[in-house]
Amino acid sequence: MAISGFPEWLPAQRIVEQAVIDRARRVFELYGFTSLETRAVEPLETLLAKGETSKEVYLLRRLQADEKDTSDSTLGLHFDLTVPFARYVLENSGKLQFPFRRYQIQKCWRGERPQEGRYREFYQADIDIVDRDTLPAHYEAELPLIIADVLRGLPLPPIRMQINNRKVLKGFYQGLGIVDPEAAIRAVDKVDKIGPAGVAAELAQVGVADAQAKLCLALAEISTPDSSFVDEVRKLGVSDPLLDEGLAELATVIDAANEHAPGLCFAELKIARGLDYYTGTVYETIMQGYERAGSVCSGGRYDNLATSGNDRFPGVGISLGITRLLGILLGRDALTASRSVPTCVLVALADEPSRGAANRIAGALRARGIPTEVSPTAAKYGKQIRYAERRGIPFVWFPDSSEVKDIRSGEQIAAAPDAWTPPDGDLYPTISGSFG
RNA sequence: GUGGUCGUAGCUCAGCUGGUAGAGCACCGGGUUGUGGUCCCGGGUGUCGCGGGUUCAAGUCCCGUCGAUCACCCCA
Repeated sequence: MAISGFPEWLPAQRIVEQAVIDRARRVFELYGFTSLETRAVEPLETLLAKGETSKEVYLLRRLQADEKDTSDSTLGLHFDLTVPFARYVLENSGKLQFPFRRYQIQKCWRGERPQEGRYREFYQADIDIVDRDTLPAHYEAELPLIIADVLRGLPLPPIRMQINNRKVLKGFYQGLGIVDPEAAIRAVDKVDKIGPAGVAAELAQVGVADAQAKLCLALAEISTPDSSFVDEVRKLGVSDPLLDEGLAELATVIDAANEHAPGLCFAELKIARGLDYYTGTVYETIMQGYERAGSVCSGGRYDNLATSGNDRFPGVGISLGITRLLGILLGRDALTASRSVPTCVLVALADEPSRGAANRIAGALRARGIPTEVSPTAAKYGKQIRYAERRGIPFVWFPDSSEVKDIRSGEQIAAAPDAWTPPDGDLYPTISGSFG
């Protein structure tokens, strides 16, 4: 019985998931990020500390706990990896070296209503860089490139990273004299869904005058592949120190991104991000052709998340929504694995007494890193081949004749267990994508 | 969490105004004491999501519930 929002994949789908996780891990480490795992639970107050009151946090409670026992009710499952990480940094700040680069690939939980690409239990692959006191801006340009590297190695639709800076929005709104910039940001963020007229209506509700709303929408419409957005913003005639700061930061990020990965990043001044701990750069990533499914990778800069007394650890992070990505693509058969098992070779069995010999062959292959299993029964060879075919196992080994057959092509050749090697692409399952 | 749509075999679906379930593909067995995919023959493999109600009778109507999905909310 399925439980809403808690997805369970089939074997072939899990192979795709693992391939994505492996790719993320490999690339993260290639960029020098160290792996970390934090506990699944945090004190509720930690989870809610940064104004995350709207988060549907799952609480942890013992079955035997009586009504009055509130000792465990203060624990909740984490809804992202950034908040636990910030806590971890504070707790271990004396033992960590800064700037600290870590990646974390773990499940997160949110008690929201599930939909395609939205789950209650899901994987996030998160990278963050934190430093003590101050954090250089170049990290904000580095992160999108790392994510792009991860995604480039996977058979995915073309991606588009949309970048903005909260200071641009906040400064612009301040400069306009808008009373509640946060509410205005939330309204403008919906422009793709409800259109300019809808946003104007929402802005009116939070006390934004028509003339101001017009400018807000004009700002939201700005979208450039380079730093030319700066001039476009200036033309709107709003001035504010925070706005200037934001524009400069965003231009730096976009220029750096263009230098290393042209065509990937766009300055998209309408995006805002919901999580309110972001203070500067914010990222959002869409897959072209799947825009409706939302962002599969987002994050941003936070300056106040890890702070305690005089200790400040500003950071920037970005998080790949693995489960969302898979939910979208697996659900449409746009991502498939070449086989549903890791097995590369099935050793056929002529009769039960020769199982020992078959096991030795399998052992010799495994010793050289070739995933191998021995046929479950000494059924007719046709059936044993079919066993392999159903699972996508590419090779069947016949001990009698000491031959190995590629059952896709039908080619069968003499082979020795301590010498034969499959082609590189066949050793492990591979994943491939198909999308319009 | 609020509201809408949907839920029949492994998959895609049919089943009219209620009369105890069907097709294609897939799958299984045989033709072929032994190397599959073609072909031929044979097989329906099902708690019609689940629970209750109305009725002589429910896949079909009503209520609830679970699940999927969409919108809101929020977001990976």
